[in-house]
Amino acid sequence: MITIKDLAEKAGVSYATVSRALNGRAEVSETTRARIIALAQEMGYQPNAVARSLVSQKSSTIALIVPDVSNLFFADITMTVHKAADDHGYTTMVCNTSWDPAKEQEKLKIMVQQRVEGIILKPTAFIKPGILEALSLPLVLFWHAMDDNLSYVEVDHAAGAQMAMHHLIEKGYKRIAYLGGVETSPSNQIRQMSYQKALQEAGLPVDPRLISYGSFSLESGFKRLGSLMRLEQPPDALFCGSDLIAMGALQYARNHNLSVPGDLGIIGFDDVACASLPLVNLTTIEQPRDELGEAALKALLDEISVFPKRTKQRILIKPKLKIRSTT
Amino acid sequence: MITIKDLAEKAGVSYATVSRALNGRAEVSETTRARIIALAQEMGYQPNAVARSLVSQKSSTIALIVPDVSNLFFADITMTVHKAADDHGYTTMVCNTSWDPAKEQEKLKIMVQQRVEGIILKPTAFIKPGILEALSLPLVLFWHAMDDNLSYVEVDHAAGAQMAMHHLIEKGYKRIAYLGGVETSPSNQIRQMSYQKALQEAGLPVDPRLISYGSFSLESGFKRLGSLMRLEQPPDALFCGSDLIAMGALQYARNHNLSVPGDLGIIGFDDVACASLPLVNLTTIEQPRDELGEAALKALLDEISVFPKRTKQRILIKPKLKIRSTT
DNA sequence: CTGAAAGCGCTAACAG
DNA sequence: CTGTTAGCGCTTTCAG
Repeated sequence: MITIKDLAEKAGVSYATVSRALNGRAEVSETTRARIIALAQEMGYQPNAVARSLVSQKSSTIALIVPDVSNLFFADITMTVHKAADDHGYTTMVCNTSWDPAKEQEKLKIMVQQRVEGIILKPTAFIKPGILEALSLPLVLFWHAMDDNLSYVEVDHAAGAQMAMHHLIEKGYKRIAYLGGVETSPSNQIRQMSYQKALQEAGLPVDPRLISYGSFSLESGFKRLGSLMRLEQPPDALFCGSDLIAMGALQYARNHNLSVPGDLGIIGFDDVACASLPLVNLTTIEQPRDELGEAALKALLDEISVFPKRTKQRILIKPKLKIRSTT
Repeated sequence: MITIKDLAEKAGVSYATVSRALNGRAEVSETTRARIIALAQEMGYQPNAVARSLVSQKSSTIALIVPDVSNLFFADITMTVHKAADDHGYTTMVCNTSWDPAKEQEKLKIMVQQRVEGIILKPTAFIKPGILEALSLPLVLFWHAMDDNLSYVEVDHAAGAQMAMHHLIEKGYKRIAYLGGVETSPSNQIRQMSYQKALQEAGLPVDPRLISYGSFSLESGFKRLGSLMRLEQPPDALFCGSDLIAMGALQYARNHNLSVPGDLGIIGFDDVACASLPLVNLTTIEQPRDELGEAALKALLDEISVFPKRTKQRILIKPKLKIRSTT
C-alpha cells in the first residue's frame, strides 16, 4: 500500500508538503498541489485513516450497539442512524449483543478500544447507574436512563397508549381488554397505566379480568384472546402490547369466525412491516424508527461536542396512530 | 485517556515491559506481570486499537457493504456475517449504499482507507469487471462475479425453481403460471428457464400466456393474478418470483373467493418473515440467509489468508422448500 | 511557500 | 527477564 512518503519521493518534495497539499491547506503553491494530487491519483494513493486517527485523536467513527440487528425494529433504527451519521461524515460500527449482557460489556470495551467518538446503545437489560458513565465517552441510550447523567431517546409510550385508547373509545367500543406485554417491562407498565386512566376518564369500568400480561408473541395473543372469549362478558375490543400479540389475536378471531372490527376491534403497537400488509391490515400505534434513529444521532453529536461534559438530553418521540381495517 | 507510558511510569518499568505483560508474552516475570495487570485494571487502562493497528498493520476489522440494512433480507445477512465475524475476533463495519452506485464507490474507498482486512459486498448494480479487483483487498461478493478473479456466494436459483415446480407438479397442478420478477434480473431469468424445463420434463405444455414479469411487489402480484383469472383457461397454480408477489396474489384470491390451495396453489420465493405468519402461511422457497452470511464470511477469511492471491470461490447455497398451507 | 523534526500509542527487534 | 530504540503513516509546529 502506497504512502505519503512514496509520493514525496516521486514528487521530489518533503512528505510534509504532500500532506499539506492533499489536505487542502492554504500554505502550498497551487502548482505543486496540482502536481501532487495528480500523482496521488496516478499512483492510487489512499490515505491511511488509522495513522490519521492516531495523530488527530479523532476516528470519525461512532458505534451503534443493539441486541439484534436482524430484528426489524433495530434494523430500521440501524438504517437511520447509519444514514444520519453518514451525512455528518461519520462511519458507523454496528455491534450485536444477542441480548447478552456479557457480550454487551465486551462490545462496549471493544468500541472504547477502537476509540470511536461516541456510542449509541440499546441496553439488553437494566443497567446499573454509573457503570456506563464510567466509560467516559459520549453516549446515548435507547432507554429511560437511570439517575445518572446520560442522554436518552425513547418513544412516549404513555402518549401512544392514550392515542390507542381514545381511538377505540371513539369508535364506540365499551369493553376494552388490555393484552399487555411482559409484565415487568417498563413500556408495558407505562401503557397499562394509560389504559386504566383512559377508561376512567371515559367513565368506563376497569375490569381486572380484561387485563393480562405475557410475551410479546403471536402465540401469546392467540391464547389470551381464547381465554377472554370464554368469559361471561367477553371484550368487544383489544388494546395489544405489540403487533405480534395483536396478530395472534386476529388469527384467533379469523379461526373462530369473529368479525373484525364488527364483533371485535383490535389495535396493536409498533407498526412492524407485516402490520400494513393487506392480508393483515392491522390498526396500530407506530413507533417511528426513523425519528428515533435520527434523534439518537443528533443527541450523540451534541454529546460529542460538549464532551467530557454531558448534555443529559431526555427525548421522547411521539408515536403515531395508524388506522387500518381492524378497528 | 491513559496510555502504556502512564502505566510504565507508575510501575517503574519501561513501557516495553508493560506491553509485554499486557500482551501475555512469555518473557516477563509473573510477579511484574501481575503487578502491571493489576495496575492497568486499577487505572482503567484500555489499549488503543488504533495505535495497535498502525504498527501491526492489521485492523481485525472487516466491512460489510449492502444496499439497505433495513431490508429484512440484508438485515438477516448482516446479523449472521456479524456473528460469524465476531467468532473469529473481527469487528464489522456495516455500510449502506442505498442502492446508489456512487455511494457504493465512496463506501468502498472509505473502507480501504480504514484499512479493513476484507470486504463483503452486495453490489447495487452490475459491476464492470476489474474495477473491484483493483481494490487489492480481500473481497467476497453476494453476486455471480464476472470474469474477474473474485469470490462469490449466491443462492442456487435454478435448484430453487426446480424444487418449487416439482412440488407443484407432485401436488397435481396442471396449469402452472410463472409470475416472475423484474425481467432483466439474473435470478428471474434463471428461474424462468427452470420453470419451463420442469414443465417440459413433466410433459406439461408451456403456455406463454401464463408467463409474466414485473416488479417484486405485492401490487404486481395482485394485478397480474387478476389478468390471469380473466383468461379462458386460468391457471390452477402460481410459481411466484418473490413472497411479496405471492402475497399479492394470495390477497387477490381471498378477495375473489378463490380457495387456496383448492382452486389455486401458490408458491413464493425468499421466505421473508411474514410468509410464515399464520395469517399468511405461504408455501415458499427459502433463501437461507444464515448460510449465505456464514459462507460469505468463511470465504472472506480464506481470501484474507491467501491475500494478495485470490481463492476465487464459487459458492452456491441450496435453497429450501417450506411447505405451508397455500399448496 | 517548503523542509526538518517531533510525536500520536503501540509492537518488536536488539542488546544487555 | 528487562530496557533501549526504531519505526507504523500521518499531522503539525517551528524554522528557514
